[in-house]
Amino acid sequence: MSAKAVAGPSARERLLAAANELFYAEGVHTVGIDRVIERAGVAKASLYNTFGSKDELVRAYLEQRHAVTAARITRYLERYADPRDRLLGVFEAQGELFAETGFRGCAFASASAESPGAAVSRAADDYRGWVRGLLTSLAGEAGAPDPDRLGRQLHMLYDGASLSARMDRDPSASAAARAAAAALLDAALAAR
Amino acid sequence: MSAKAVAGPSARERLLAAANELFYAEGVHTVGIDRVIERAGVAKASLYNTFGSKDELVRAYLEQRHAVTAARITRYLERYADPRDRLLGVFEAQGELFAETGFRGCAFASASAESPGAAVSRAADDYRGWVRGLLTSLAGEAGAPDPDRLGRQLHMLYDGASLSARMDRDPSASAAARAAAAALLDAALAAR
DNA sequence: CATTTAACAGACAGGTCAGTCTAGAAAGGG
DNA sequence: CCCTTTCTAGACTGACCTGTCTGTTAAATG
Repeated sequence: MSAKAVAGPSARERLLAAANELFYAEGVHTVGIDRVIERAGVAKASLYNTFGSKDELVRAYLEQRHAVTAARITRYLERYADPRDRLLGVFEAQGELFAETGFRGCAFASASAESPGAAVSRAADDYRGWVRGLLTSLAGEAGAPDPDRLGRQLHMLYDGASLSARMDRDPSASAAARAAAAALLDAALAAR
Repeated sequence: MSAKAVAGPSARERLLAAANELFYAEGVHTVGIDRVIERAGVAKASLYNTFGSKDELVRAYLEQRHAVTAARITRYLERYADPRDRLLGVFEAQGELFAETGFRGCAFASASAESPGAAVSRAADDYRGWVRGLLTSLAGEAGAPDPDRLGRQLHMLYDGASLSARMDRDPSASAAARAAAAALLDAALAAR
């Protein structure tokens, strides 16, 4: 046990890394268990001892993705102090994600379209709740009179930009979304 | 041949109807050929004589969906003459779709997440091009100084509303998107 | 050194899928 | 009355999938 910590990544970590690469690149339904364990260099029995089922592995993959994405956006926003900059910074952080090689859209939207089970739905709801909460609180800090309303609209822009980046193969969608977000914020502030 | 016209829907029509119901409700990857022919009341050989492969059936399903959706939105917009009303009417028409029982999000976004093949991509590109063109031309007619830019932003709202209606199970997303679209249009007109 | 634990490789079962093929039924035309 | 065409029913192949099970190996512990 203690040796595992110094002997490199554990089986669980290798499985999650392999699942992340394969599931995100090719889809949770397309990629079979055999490909995951082959890339992880792990026996099939180890996967089932660790996660119990493919559904649970998918859930763990999405949860990890949620944590990594949230940490990344939070970290990006640290560079700004002004509430308005922080709100618009969400779309800049999105642009960084879009520009990465291997970007394939929102993992939660894709996974829920591929295999709409309870496990995936719960993970997706968690992620979407976090994004919505972030945008709503930023809208409030920026002075919007109805933060829930603006947060919801910004969330739509956020999702729409992600979809456009994937389906139109256009990473600059985040810049257009950022401009639209600025216009929506200004309109909300003017109506105050 | 002539008898078929009076003897009810053809095998092709029944297959397309069954494909539309099953593929949209459960996903193109989840639903197998056997379920489609069973619902259509058609032999498997007839399907392969008519469409050649499942991929081609999926393509035909998406093309039909494109035509039906486009006709429906176009028809909805006929009630308005004012360019601004027509632009916002797109989101009202979307709201009608969201409110239907069995609404499950954008068929093209789901299909392309499920099976990202060339046939699906082409059908999705066609559909997205149509939506983008509609919103852009309506933005121009409404007086926006940069119709391409506004059309693109409205397209993101359109996609984001559809995603929210599906994943958040919230049909009222179209109303929020309509309000955001109005704000974006007003901002564009004010900057003129 | 002995024992226990965990990971390994891989065969296997049970099911589903796309697509092909055979054979029979129905129906219109000469 | 036969013939051609088209449809139907369904068996079948080969591939792939998830999940289980059987051994084997390696390492850590007492």
